[in-house]
Amino acid sequence: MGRAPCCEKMGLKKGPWTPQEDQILIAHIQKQGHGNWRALPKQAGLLRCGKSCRLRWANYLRPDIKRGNFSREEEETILKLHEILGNKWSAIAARLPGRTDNEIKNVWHTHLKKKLKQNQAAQDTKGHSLNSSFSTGPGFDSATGYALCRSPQDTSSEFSSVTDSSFATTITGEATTTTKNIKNEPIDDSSEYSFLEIDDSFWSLTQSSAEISSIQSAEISYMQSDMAQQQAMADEFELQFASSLEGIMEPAVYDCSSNIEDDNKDFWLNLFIGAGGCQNSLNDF
DNA sequence: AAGTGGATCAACCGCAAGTTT
DNA sequence: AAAACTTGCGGTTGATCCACT
Repeated sequence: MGRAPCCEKMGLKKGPWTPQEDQILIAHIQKQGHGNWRALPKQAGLLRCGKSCRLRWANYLRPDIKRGNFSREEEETILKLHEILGNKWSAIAARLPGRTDNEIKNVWHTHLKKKLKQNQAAQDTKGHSLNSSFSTGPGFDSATGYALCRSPQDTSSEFSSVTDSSFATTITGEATTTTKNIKNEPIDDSSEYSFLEIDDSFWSLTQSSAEISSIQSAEISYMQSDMAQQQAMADEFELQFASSLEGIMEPAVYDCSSNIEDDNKDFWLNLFIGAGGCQNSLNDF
């Protein structure tokens, strides 16, 4: 399949946008929306390709963009998420309201990479390794940053030679046999194993940025904790966020308090570390 | 004042995946 | 099923700024 050309090369402008062009683009999107980026420049009367318009809007003109320097908290969040997700800039941006993937990428390359190196050097001199067990242990794909979770149908010895359990239990050391989707049903997946993570839509479904921030922090802390800490944090998470998830998940799933069933506990542990979202998007509910 | 080099960031490019025809 | 098309992502570039000599 051939790639469509970005734009007709002749006559289209490149380089920095002028305030006039910005105004035209803003006015057009406010009036007509941006259903079709390719058609937009022609409709708006801009001598730009659609790709350039989309980028300008997404990274600069969108009204919900937060301007100014990154706060210390935002930088720390980026560092932690990058440790988990790698160069998944859009995924990181989805967890930082008002920030764009491009902006985060720039900040990473200009500030944070250096910061991280300095931290690593400092840690190394103390004889500590920054690699937490979850990111090096079995069940973790360091190339993608995703947890490897066995599908319920999978009984292959190949994978069990790596781990007999889901990613969650790779951390906790507990035994488990099933992986559940967001409805707490077994995943109907014939593939040998699945790459599982919380879908990005999860974050947009949660209304309050304070909640998002809390969940992010909890998620990160969880991944860096030992078994006992994880257990305590999972319990706390249930109490704190069950109400947020009401309407998104079925009661049987999130209402897992003191006498929680083992299966539900596994589900929560998986969800908690970002390994339980499965292929089923939360948007499907 | 002029030159230089590093830092910053907006914008471009190529690719892959998804969608439509 | 395959081609055509659209969108989004991540890597990279290049113009500009700024501190330093």
